[in-house]
Amino acid sequence: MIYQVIVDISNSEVDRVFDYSCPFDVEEGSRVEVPFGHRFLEGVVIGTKQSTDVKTKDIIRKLDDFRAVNAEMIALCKYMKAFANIRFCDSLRLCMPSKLRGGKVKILVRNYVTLEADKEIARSFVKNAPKQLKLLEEFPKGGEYESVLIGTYGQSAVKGLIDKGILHRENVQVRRKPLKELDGDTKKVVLNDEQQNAVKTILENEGTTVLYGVTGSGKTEVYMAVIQKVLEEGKTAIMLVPEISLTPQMLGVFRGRFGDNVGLLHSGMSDGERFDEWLKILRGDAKVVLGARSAVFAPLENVGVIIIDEEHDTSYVSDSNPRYHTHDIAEFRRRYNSCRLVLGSATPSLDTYYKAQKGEFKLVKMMTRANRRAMPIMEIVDMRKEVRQGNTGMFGKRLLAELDRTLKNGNQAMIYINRRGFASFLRCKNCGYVPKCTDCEVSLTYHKDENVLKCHYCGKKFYMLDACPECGSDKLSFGHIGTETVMEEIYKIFPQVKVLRLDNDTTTAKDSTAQILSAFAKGEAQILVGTQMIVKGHDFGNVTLVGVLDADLSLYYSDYRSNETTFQQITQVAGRAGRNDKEGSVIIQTYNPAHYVFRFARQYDYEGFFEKENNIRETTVFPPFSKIMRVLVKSEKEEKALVAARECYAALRKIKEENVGLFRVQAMQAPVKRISNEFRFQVVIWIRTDAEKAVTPRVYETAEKLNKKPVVTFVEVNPVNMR
DNA sequence: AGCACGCCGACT
DNA sequence: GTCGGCGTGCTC
Repeated sequence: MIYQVIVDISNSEVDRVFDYSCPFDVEEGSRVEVPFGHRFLEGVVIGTKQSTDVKTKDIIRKLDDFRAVNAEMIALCKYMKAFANIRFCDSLRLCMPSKLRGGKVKILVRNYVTLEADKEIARSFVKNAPKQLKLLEEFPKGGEYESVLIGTYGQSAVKGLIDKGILHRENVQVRRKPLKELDGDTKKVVLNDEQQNAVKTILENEGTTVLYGVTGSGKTEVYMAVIQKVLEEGKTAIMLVPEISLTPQMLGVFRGRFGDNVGLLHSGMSDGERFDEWLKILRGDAKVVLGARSAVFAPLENVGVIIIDEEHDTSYVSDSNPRYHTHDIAEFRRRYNSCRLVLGSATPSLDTYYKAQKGEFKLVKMMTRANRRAMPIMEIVDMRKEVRQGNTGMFGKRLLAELDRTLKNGNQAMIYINRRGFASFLRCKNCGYVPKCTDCEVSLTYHKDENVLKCHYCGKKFYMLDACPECGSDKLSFGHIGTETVMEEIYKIFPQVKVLRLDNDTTTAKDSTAQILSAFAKGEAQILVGTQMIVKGHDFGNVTLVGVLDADLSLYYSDYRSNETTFQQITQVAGRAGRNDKEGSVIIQTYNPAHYVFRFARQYDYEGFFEKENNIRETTVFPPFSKIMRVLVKSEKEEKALVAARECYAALRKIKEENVGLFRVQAMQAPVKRISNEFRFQVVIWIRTDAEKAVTPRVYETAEKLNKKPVVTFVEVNPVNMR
């Protein structure tokens, strides 16, 4: 038998099958140690065959007593290689806990002690040994870890009883259970008609279902009912949530409903816990997996449903290598298992909703909030007027008045600062004008070194403005503010109030996010100031006011999805106001109040927004009406990178001329042209969606050919946050 | 990824 | 003469 092995080296040169012989049997999917060149490596057997043309070496040994990767995962890795150009080695790494490699994590084994003999009889054997007698009297039912007994009764007492054969000691596996205190919450909710309909639709659709449910419509209850049913069918379930909303409450609810059947996979766990949870899932001891993005690779067999909650969330697209889209992996597993896939959101991504409208996905709606309460009233405040009236501060009059009222009533407020990345766009403070690319309808980015405005998609350059072309004002700004400045401003106006802030800078430590949020939930502060991070997660019953500063800021992010993400953020943050029985209000401050994003968001009109935005994408031919790919070419040697980028451009240009569906090619310096001493260029291409399957591999191939020596290339699909 | 191999310049 | 720089190629 010849074994086909992928070695654990992430390099495109060796990312292929190597044939090995072996004197003993090895199962496909096992991790093994193999001789490779002049050294020994870890690898995974991904297949077998009868013979080979090359002269083989023997596999040294099996590394684990379990099969680390199942047949589905091997198929998935092949798919990812073909369709997303992800190396076998890298996708295999995604399928197992990282510390498994190199044997850095092991099954935890401890000595467990049980009482073998009858207590009465045992007592007669213990004389003149008060410690041993005491131990015997107090011995817990079932048993106890040896280390615990030694801790209270001493080494000799325990040893003495074991030697007499009264106590029995054996090795047992200990499972490191994450957040083990969170088990309760078994309350079951009666589903309303909409929810029941959603459950029924999802279960009956052997395909992908989009669950569009307004905030507070009770999507989680629907998920739970679906999972319950799937378990009754004898199948398993994967529940994915954005990293940030994987709160202890969520886990508590799941454990409450599904008990020890729940496996948890997310980044906040220790290596040991993660390994144990993974192994529990692999061995079939957990039928429900709850986790963030990476949990889509959970080693479950016989999957009955995959649920992606808040499916529009950007955390489902990995932004570092290997770059994969969780939706694609979930879709693969749906097909492989012929099971259901649920994409749930109050603001589905354009891509998802478009597919639902076309009939590719099934659509279910839940339009009423479970508590029958209307969404809070949203007010749009025109900050240009404030500027003209001489108020150049960050708070408008309306927001200040509402803050005052909220604090006087003893309620809480949240101030959301819209700040994404390093916003270096230009905006007229007088009329709100922001310059955009004439070809792409994407906001231009200011580049200080050249003193020009640039489009990150097509590379076109525009003269820097010194006055607004719309109104002639010279009050142009690159405005962006941080949580700290906002806090200071609040203290100036309300010196007696306690304010907490939450952003990426304050939350370096792991659970300090949770700490700040729970402090706010307990009412230790009246105002919470924060960025993205306050949008999701906790429910705060006392929050009656949500203020959004610079709401239009994210519209100018140089990204074709900026309108969509702005709408999603506003809708979500608005849903934070007035959760329980208290009426809430939302104040949105913007320099661009007439923008349709605000018009639709204020009415909570997702479908209206979808129609409008979808039309724009259609006319500008951006996704979902095309697929954008970006080839990044970088090198420490500027000349080499430039040559490679030119070659890449020429090759892609040629494909364009073939008229096979690649209809636009743009080459340029990357928006950030030098990062850590590497010069960067990029080629951005647009592909017709119907030609995607044919053209995509050719783009990867083109990029891969240029990926050698001092030049590194990589490809991104529908890039966001281009740098 | 590593590391051997091999072909040129600078030097004890 | 030879030490060592790094470009090139190979690993079942």
